[in-house]
Formats: sequence, C-alpha cells, structure tokens
Amino acid sequence: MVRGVDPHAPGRTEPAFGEVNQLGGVFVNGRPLPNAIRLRIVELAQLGIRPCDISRQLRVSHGCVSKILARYNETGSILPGAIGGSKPRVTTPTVVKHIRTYKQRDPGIFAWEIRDRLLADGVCDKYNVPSVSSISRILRNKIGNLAQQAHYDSYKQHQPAPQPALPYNHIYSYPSPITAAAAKVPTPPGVPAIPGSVAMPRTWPSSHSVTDILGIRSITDQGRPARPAPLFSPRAFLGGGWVRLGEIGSSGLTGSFSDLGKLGHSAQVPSTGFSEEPGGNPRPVRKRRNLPAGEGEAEAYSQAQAAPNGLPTVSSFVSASSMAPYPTPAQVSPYMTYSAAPSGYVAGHGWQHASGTPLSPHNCDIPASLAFKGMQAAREGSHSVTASAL
DNA sequence: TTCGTAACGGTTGAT
DNA sequence: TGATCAACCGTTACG
Repeated sequence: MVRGVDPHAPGRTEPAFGEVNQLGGVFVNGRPLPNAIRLRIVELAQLGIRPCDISRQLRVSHGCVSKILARYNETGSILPGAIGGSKPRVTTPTVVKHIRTYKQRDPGIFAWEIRDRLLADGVCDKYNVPSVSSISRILRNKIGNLAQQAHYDSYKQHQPAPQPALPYNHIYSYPSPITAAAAKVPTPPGVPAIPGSVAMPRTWPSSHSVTDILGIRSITDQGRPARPAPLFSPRAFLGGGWVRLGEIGSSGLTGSFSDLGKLGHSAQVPSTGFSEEPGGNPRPVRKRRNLPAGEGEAEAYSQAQAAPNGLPTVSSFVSASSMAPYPTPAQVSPYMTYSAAPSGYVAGHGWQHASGTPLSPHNCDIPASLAFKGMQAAREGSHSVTASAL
C-alpha cells in the first residue's frame, strides 16, 4: 500500500488526505468514495462497461466497484450506508409505559411475565421485545423510582399542596411526536408497514435513548430522524439501510440512471436532508464535524441539482465520456481529490454547475456541459459504448 | 482475465 | 469528556 503524504506534515506516514491504492486511485480509508465517483461507477456500468474496466478507469478497486454496483442493484441507491451510531434501544417510552402499567397492576409480576405480556399485547414482537434483564433493569431503575414517586404523590394528594406537583409520569405523557408515533404504530418500527416491501438489513427500531424516555428529546431534539435521508432518489433513501423500503414504497423505478435523474428530489424528498424529518417536524441543524461523504454530498447535491426547470442534473457532472481513461498522476492528486481539507471530502462546495469551478470533490475533471451532452448523446443515440466513453 | 467475497484496518456516531 | 460498541467504508488478496 502506497501511503499518501500530508503536505502539511511531510514527515508523517499517516495520510491525512487519502491514500493511493494499487490502481493509483486515491481513497480515504474508512470513508466512502465521493458520490461523484459512485455515480460514475453506476453510470459506466449502465453504459455496459465492465466492472473491471470501470475499476481501471476510475482507479477504484474492483471490489469496491463490485460492492457499489451490487448495492445499487439491490437498493437503487448509490449512496453509502449509514456509518456509525448505535443500535436504537428497544425500551421505547411505550414499552416502558406498558411495563410500568403491568407492574402497577401486579407488583409481584416477574420480568419474564412482563416480557410475555408485551408480546401477547402486541406492544412488542419477537424482534424488539426487551430482554428479561432489560425489563429487570427498567423495573429497578425506573419503575421502582416511579413507584416510590407515585406513592409520594398519592400521599400528597391528601395534603395541601402549595404548588401543583409534577405528575410522576409526566415524562411519558409529554406530547412528543416520537411517543405519539410509537403509540400509533402497532407493528415494530423495524418492520415494514407496507405489504410486499423489503426491509433493509439494518432495520432497527426507531431510536430511543434515555433522554427519549425521559422526554428530554422532545425539547432538545424534537423529531430528529434517526438518520438524514440520502438525497439522490426516492430509492436513494434506502442507501443507509436506516430507512425501510416499505416507507418509500414501490416507486416503479427500473433502477436506471435516467430514472434517478428524472426523479431527483421530488416531494418525497426533503429539500434538505437536515432540516426536516419525514413527519414534517422542524429539526435544529445539527453541528456537523465531519459529515460522511455520502451525506454531505447528498446534501450539496440536493441543492446543486435543483435545476430551474425542476429537473435534476445528475448527468451533468458525471460522464463516462468526459473522463480521461487514465488521468495523469497530477490529476489524481490526493490533495486535489479531497480538496486538501476534510470539508473538501465532504464536498458540496465545488459542485457549481458549468461555471468552471470544480465539480467534484474527487477531482474527476468533469466538464459539466460536455458531460451532459455526451451522456445525452449516448442515451438518445445508439447507446453504443464508444471508445470516447472509455 | 474477471468477478465475488472475506479479512483487514480504518472512520463514524450513539450510548 | 473519553471509552466502548457496532455499524459502515474501501482496499487487498484469494479462489
């Protein structure tokens, strides 16, 4: 493995702006390829170019090409998956509420009995029912305290109260959209609600943290979706596996790239990936330290592709015909590739259209207008993959 | 030669 | 605030 060198720290062996693979391509270990590259991989594949040729042309390992194409074929999304995070907890406010109810009705109930009742009552299913130990922990840490508080409140009801006491379970009755949603959805959150839909591998229940349960989230981070939706196509929502296919429904897409382009970010897709959740709840803009490339580019792309006519300009910044088969080393400079800064890798800044400014964070050297024409010709014409495309 | 995939080292974000 | 965990990433090597 040939290591890149940080120009700001020439002595360093640890690359700061990317490494160079065996093909001479630049990548950042652990980070997804820029969307422009991912897009090109898919486009080239749809032009009939073999993955091995794509690999060589884009200087991306064939394993990566294979992965991206397989992912695209499976999900219709070019975007990388959701990186990081933890599995959301199954002890949702609703579940905790039910556990508390069971415990109040039968103080001697066992944890395993509660577990069975949660299943029997349809509060949970076998996929998201809390473990006995989790229930025990809830009983010990939450219900126990709450029960004590309940007794205290009960006592206070018979005493003159100078101030209205806070309901002991106010944390559960807080009008949180999360809670409301959880209460309205009888099926486990990770299970597709639409018949015939296919769940992604990473279909966790909705995120619930301690603060969720305590109702704090409703104030501090109200309604923030578990993951920003990728913004490439409706099916691109599926990119990270955080979104169920069933939520998207069958769009009838063929998976072709032209379809992706036609759809762009329609009404199904928030105008920005970070400002609004599917439910329409406004969400504070999160502090982002180093947004994953896919998300960052998706965000930027969603803005950049908003053509005046409403049509996206997917093809305008990526073209099979506009890229030199084997760029010179200077063209694949790791520093240019990732814009010499983390934010450059995040991209989005350079995706200005047909203005001569960089279009891709990966330095694809893609002339936008020519690329678009080339693609148009390729699609409207014979669809032949000419040498120019390679 | 091509392609699929496991292993690997790395990053990320929630807890 | 730092550690931990579990997801993802792309590259490499192997079959």
